[in-house]
Amino acid sequence: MAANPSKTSKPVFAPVRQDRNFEVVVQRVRDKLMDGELRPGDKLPPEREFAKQLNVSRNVVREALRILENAGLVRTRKGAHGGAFVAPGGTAQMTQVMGDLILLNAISLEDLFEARTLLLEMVLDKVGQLDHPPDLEPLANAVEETRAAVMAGDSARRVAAARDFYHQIAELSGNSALVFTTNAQTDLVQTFLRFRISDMEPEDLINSRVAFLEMLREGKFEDAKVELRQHLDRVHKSLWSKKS
Amino acid sequence: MAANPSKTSKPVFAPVRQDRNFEVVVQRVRDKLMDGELRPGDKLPPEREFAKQLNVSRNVVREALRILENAGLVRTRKGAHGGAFVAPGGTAQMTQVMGDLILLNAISLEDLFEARTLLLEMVLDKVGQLDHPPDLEPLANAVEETRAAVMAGDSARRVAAARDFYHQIAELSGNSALVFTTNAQTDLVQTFLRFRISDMEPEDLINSRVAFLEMLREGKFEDAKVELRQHLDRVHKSLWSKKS
DNA sequence: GGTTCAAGTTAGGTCATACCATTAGCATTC
DNA sequence: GAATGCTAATGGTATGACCTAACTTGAACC
Repeated sequence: MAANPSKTSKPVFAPVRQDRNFEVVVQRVRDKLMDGELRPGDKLPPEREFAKQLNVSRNVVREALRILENAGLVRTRKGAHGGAFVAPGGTAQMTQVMGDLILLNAISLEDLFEARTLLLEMVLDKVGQLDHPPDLEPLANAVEETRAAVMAGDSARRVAAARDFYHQIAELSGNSALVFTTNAQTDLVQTFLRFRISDMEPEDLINSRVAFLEMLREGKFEDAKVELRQHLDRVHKSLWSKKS
Repeated sequence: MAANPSKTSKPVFAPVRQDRNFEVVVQRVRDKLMDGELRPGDKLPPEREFAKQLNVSRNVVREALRILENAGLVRTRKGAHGGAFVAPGGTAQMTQVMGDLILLNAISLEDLFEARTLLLEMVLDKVGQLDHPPDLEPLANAVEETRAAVMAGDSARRVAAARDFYHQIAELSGNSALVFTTNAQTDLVQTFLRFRISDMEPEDLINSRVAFLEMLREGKFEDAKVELRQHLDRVHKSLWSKKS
């Protein structure tokens, strides 16, 4: 294996280097993020200068930037005042990761749908246990937006409103981890449903939304859960007939 | 918006190109995955040949591979018969994404801990509603492993056993989406707790595990939930004293 | 004949350099 | 003074060379 005169001796010297250079660069940036030395909005050095500082080639810096960019940690802009900037966190990455797991058949669509329903129901449970009544204003706005989108016959707007609707439900939990997770799930479901949107009668949709909201207003969280589950089951089922 | 030679004409020509080349390459691979033309285990062409096929430079191919690799879709090996292979899905990416969201202060540790507790409780709720009793064998094995690790004084082994314990709880749900999510959460919590592992008396740990398991065996899911929550609260709290 | 070792081959990893493309700001021009 | 064009900064792409790790092969040796 290595310099190894005696038969059974193990390598005395650790490998000089095992990580690839761009991985080291990525880790350096992550470290600065963890130390708080880099914060969202901050700018990394230009690629050429960064390469000089780190004593690596520009290629290495760029491959590291691709990783950081794909991880959602930085975003890059071209041109004069361009560069790589530390990004605020978003849902995109989690959506992509879960989507990739579906691509790789590590997660089935059924499980995704079920998990989403369960999480949203869980949020309602949690909201029902709060001592103070939740602020339903954003949710009401989302319902109004849905109604407006339906009236306007604008399906893209309707999808966006639906996304906001479920987002606002998650927000009721006050837990950002749950918000990110459910948002990612909603994005994925909408992606898979994009091809057969208007399977549901617009009237049924609005009725469901309004009824759900009213139940929340009256504190009938169990009823709301049932209404939500029935609606989600219908939505999810609409994909089933088409699939396979 | 089309051919419009009048005075106020808007751009008649669509942009030649907007996506960066490596993004196109990434999308090509993703497409082949979605079509099922590429499956886990398959090998992509060597970088040089791939570049020729796509008529781009090797740099572009490499940056695309970095993205795919970071996304967990491929893994690369050096040497003869090396290359980029389509990877099976794993937990690592989701863990990284959630960790990055914490790095960026988009998610607080408190929310992560709470979400984890809620998800695990939800799993128990779901298990309690099954018509057939769950298979508790893997869970029992994890508890045994924890006991063995504690007896051996091997804290690394103990951490691994704890990970498996929570993993097996999630498995009881039979939902892979929940399994991936909770696994990622567990990995993160363990990362943040790594520095202060033995805050809990080993005996208390074992007792909690055994009691929990016994409650499940007897079908007392509500009691099990309480036991689990109390345990998790203790664990999470142990990080609190140190933090900030 | 089988073991060992060394050269060859493959393919990823790195470097260096040149040039293209885009953006912002400044200068020029009418 | 507003449209136009130049310039510098900075990311994006293309080449080509060389290094390094891992597998293959075959020859030398026991």
